[in-house]
Amino acid sequence: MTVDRRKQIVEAAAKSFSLFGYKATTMDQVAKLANVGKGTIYTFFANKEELFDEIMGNLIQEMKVLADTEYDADRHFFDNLNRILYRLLDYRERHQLAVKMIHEIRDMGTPKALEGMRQLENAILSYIQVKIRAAIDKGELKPCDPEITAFVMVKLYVALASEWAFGRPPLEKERIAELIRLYLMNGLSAD
Amino acid sequence: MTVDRRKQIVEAAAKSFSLFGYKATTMDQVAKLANVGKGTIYTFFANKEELFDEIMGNLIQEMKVLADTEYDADRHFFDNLNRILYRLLDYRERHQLAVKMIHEIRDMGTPKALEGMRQLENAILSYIQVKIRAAIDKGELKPCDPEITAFVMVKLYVALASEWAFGRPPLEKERIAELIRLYLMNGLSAD
DNA sequence: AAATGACTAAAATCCATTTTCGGTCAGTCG
DNA sequence: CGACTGACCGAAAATGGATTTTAGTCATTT
Repeated sequence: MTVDRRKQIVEAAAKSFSLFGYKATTMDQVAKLANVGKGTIYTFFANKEELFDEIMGNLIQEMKVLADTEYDADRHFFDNLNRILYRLLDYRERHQLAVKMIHEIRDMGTPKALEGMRQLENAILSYIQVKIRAAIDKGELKPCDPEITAFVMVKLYVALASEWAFGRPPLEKERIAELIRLYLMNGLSAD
Repeated sequence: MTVDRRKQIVEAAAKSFSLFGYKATTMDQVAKLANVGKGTIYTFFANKEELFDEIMGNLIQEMKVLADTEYDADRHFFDNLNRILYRLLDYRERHQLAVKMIHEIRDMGTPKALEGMRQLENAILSYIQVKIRAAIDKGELKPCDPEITAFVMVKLYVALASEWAFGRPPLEKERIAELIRLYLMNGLSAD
């Protein structure tokens, strides 16, 4: 084969979803961008949804790799947590697709965009869960429910890194790490 | 005077805002409910917004009283925090007005409903801030930024009490208190 | 002087018409 | 023959103009 049509399609779709969101991406547009007849898309993907799922899956995969690269089994849990969470959020913020999905959910409530972000969130949560379990086994963390703990960590991180900065000066990377350590690792109790 | 027209209007408006939300409450309806000519409303309130602000202010006032009733200076900060936060969220959940506002924000994005909830949130935040400051002075809490800490506490509480329960079995009142103590008071570090 | 409700301008809603878009399939081309 | 295409279809959404609703006013009534 002279050109990989599937790859062309996936790349064009990724670009379009990132640039215009789920709803505003048309199959005609993807076909044109990919230099492919519209029918060809349907030989690889049953419908628009499956095409989107492929793109979303790739994103999640990339983020997993990114986290694995950052993770260092020799370092302490909270050290790894801070670096990985920040990298993930950083990535999410920089990554056009995730940003578009968030906007689309807020502005139009597109169900498929919502589902995509849920998938992404679940992937992040279950990734952290595994690391929490390992940290408990290593004796770095108190025994605690890994699912709830992962949930709390992500929520706390999103709250500090993103929600705090509505009308308030955003917190520095380092400040956030320090706060997470204060609140979750050491606790506020003064005795 | 035979009847207090202002009071009639405020009561009718409170009922209507709670029952139908901000947008779906019409001045004609309030007038009829209050057994008052529409013009009369405008002798007490410049416009619909001011009428709403009055209702919202009353709600916040009531919640402050409720919190003050629960607060006991002799008890430990986290004891008070748990009881007050839970009461506030409980109240918010039960209180028709707040519930309606939350729905209206989600379903239609009514700006005035959003503003109202922001006011309420700010009131809760600044209330907790005061208590945090007191607890730091009493030596019950480590020195920390009271504004950020109040913010984190509310976010964590909302996450556990409300956001967790999307598709998952909700956490018990007592479990939430226990988790807040684990995460924020004692910390997860196992040293 | 206090209260009212018919009135107005502006905003929201409705709805018929048009346009767009996901998905198909008969036909083309290599 | 079979990979590929784009004109075509019905369903769903966008458009816009007519109609209704509603916040706010003010001349009139009590």
